[in-house]
Amino acid sequence: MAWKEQHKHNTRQKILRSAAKLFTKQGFDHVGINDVMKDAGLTRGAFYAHFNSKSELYAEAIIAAAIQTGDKLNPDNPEAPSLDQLVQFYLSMEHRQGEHFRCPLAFLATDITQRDEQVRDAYTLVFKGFLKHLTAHLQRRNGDLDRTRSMQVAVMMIGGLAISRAVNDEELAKNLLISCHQNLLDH
Amino acid sequence: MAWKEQHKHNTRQKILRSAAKLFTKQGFDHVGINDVMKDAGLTRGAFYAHFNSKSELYAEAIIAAAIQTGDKLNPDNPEAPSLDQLVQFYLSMEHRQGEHFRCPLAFLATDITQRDEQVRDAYTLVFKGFLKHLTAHLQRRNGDLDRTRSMQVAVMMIGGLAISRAVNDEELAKNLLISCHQNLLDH
DNA sequence: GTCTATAGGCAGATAGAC
DNA sequence: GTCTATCTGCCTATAGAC
Repeated sequence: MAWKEQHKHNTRQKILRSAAKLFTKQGFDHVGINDVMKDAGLTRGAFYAHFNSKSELYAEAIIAAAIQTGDKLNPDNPEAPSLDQLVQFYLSMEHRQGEHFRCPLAFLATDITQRDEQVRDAYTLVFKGFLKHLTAHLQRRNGDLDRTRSMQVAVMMIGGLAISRAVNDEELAKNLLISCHQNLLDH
Repeated sequence: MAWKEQHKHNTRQKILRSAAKLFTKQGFDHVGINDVMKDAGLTRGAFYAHFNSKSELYAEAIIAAAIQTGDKLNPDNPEAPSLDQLVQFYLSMEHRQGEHFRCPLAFLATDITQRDEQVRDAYTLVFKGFLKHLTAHLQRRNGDLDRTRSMQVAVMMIGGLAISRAVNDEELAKNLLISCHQNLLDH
């Protein structure tokens, strides 16, 4: 019966991939369970064989979205880009558009504040991982300074992208991303 | 018939105040027209005598929320606090809690990306006003440098507050706000 | 585990009385 | 302008056949 469990696991992963994609694109309230299941090639009824609620799915999807791209941040990964390369992509108009990649920390920042404990826990976990990776990239001063600096860098990246996505003015959005990038280069 | 128009104007303003309060607190999707009208002391049916749609109300409410506190940012206002005082409150745990004051730029940042043109236009307008006020507060270098710096300051304030609100860890939230504040003091 | 069907509720917008 | 009543559509979650 091992193949059956494998099949269930695969289906579950497929649902999570669809959920991560749709939630980061449209936010929690504009995505129905129907949408997620349809994207995964299934129907509504099958959903509750894998998850207990839409909220539980959201919490797991945030982690899944982070994992899909977490390796890019991990400095232990030999293929990981440098911090400069990472920032360059993170604060790009391509990332703002969000066609191929959407960091859940920036795309869902204020969406999270309206959700229940388990969802906020998942977001917090991902953010702490982000900070840890940034600190490892810095590691040049003492621990406290690195921690403070990594928080400032995180805010400049996540906040800069989030606000550039909110404004309805391409030129302003571009200048915002450039200004944030410049701030990080200056240090 | 002037008093009638006055009455309609007053009612409209009351609806806008309630909308600004509820939308910044709970976001667009979790606030019904019923909730807004009840808070304003009216019933659903009366809503469409004042606004054409919920979305139109949202756009105007964002402006209203900004105006309610915009004077604090205006350097021409003799009662306006200094930039340091402004930052100190903006990046405070009290603002994060949002009991008395909620800056729509931070509280609704990613909420906006899911809305229609008129809502995003309103947000963009408010953000540009914020930048303008910050630039006036700085005005010490040449124009381009001030503009770049004001964008960085705006991202550090708005982004820092938004992320501190998203994380489910009071200690981390506090450290985030302090780190952002520190960054602004260092310049 | 996955399907179809449906329960049960909520929300935006409209109609018509006053 | 404001009210009550209602149309219409959408959603999460569950029940039961296969």
